[in-house]
Amino acid sequence: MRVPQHIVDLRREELRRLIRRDGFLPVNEICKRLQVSEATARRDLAAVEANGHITRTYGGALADYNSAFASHDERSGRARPAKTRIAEKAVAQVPRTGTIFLDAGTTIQAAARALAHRRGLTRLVVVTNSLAAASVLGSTPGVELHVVGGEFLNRQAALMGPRAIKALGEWSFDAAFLGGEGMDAAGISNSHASVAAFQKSVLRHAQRVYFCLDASKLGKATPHRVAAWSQLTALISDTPPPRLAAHGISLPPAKLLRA
Amino acid sequence: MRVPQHIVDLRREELRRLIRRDGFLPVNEICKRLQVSEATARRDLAAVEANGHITRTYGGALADYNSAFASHDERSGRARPAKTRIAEKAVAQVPRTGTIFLDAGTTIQAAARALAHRRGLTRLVVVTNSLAAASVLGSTPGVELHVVGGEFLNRQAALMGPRAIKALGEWSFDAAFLGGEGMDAAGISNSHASVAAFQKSVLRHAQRVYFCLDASKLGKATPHRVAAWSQLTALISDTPPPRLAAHGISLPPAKLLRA
DNA sequence: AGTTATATGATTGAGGTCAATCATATAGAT
DNA sequence: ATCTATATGATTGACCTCAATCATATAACT
Repeated sequence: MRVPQHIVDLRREELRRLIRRDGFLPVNEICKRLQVSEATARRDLAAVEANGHITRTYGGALADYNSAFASHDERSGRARPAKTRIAEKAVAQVPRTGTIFLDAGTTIQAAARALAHRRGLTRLVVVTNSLAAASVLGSTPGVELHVVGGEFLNRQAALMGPRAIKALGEWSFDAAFLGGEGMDAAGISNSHASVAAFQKSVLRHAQRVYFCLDASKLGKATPHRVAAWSQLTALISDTPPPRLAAHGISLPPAKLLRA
Repeated sequence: MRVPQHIVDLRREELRRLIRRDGFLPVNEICKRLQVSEATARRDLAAVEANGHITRTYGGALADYNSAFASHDERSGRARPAKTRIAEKAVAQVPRTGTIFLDAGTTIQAAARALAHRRGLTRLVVVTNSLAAASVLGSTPGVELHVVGGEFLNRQAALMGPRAIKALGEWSFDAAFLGGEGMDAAGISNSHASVAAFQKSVLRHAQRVYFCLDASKLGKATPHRVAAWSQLTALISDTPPPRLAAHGISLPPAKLLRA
């Protein structure tokens, strides 16, 4: 018995939202909530997982944003994705002590996860506007965690806005680690105005600035400029210099940390 | 082959920490991380779950703090615990529009969960210092969510400290919903000085003040005073008036919302 | 109106998870 | 030194989850 495609899409969107809200849902609960059979629930889960945002577990599904647990690829022992390699490279730049800033975004969340696994931290102060990064680092020994307040933006799972920018004014960072949505000859950019405004503010308070972007962001010129290349201490990326050069990005070797 | 009891305890503490940090761990991953058999991992999970802080799922375990999913008792369809009833009573006091504050703590987290399920909210502004409450409410339609920044305190999973108190200064709340660790004839108290300081500050910015405490907090006089009974709009509790009276707490009917 | 595509629920067998049970080795108690 | 308690890993059978397959009904297409 076929159901209209737009009804299927709405149901799957509702599924994604339920998992996102509740953190974890078992399959039988999904059947109840969506009034579908187990077989349909499983197919819907497969479809939603393929689009990202949830992780399948045995018997249910987990909200990605609420979980630091490794993705399916990572669990399967496949080659670590670019984000994980970039994250590890970023964490290698983190001082054992001092004050750092962590941005929102999935690459920085991977960095938070890597940092949480690190041994030997001694009184590292971490400041973030990402709830996901905060969740991961909240119980890490040697880390004193601060969150800048602000308005919660759902899509980024981060705190932004004028209050967040104002809160930054109280800080000075030894190093800041940020993400972006695009990089081209002009520099780093983002698609959301208040994200870009916030990131620009972070740059003003940081001694060293690292941007972490994978190859998928290359050549994208999203509308809001965040940083020119001269403003970065280094770009941490999986993209080789020739490909960067093809997009007009020419960085001295010390300014590109290859992951 | 028996292992010293203190080694068992350390292993279980490590298990709790791993789950808390990663959000979700499957049993086979626990076996790898702790170097134990599946049978031991399952026994350890049972023990840690019994102490609270994690929720068993099929094939693994979930960090409670990262999950809004119902507890085992709730999933089992048993009588809803006091916390859930108190949470629902608290949510009934929430206006459809306006600005409210939500505290940290498990009862308020239950209220956040209940609020997330509510229909018909229209531009309710929610301000919180709890990462757990923020996670739950982040994608609720009709809710504009703000987090007050501050230093993250792990045990409470909340943001506290002078920066948090300062951030509160920018707000005025129609209603505030808070928890406590003790209630006696003198009022509401807490065991942690910075939590109490923060809560007192919240009271100064709120029109109506609701405290949500279950019977287990009755008679406990934890060291830091938060509020006298006169400062409350109402106490939301499962405790009947005679038991409150036995501890010197005498509230007019309008000041006690029984759950 | 007729044809094709596909979403659905039911069924099935394979595979995974689970707690109980047991033998063993060692911690803990005497 | 001896005895008791219990944590451990292996095993087992029950139970649960899973994807594939199929028949059906309807959406989508012509």
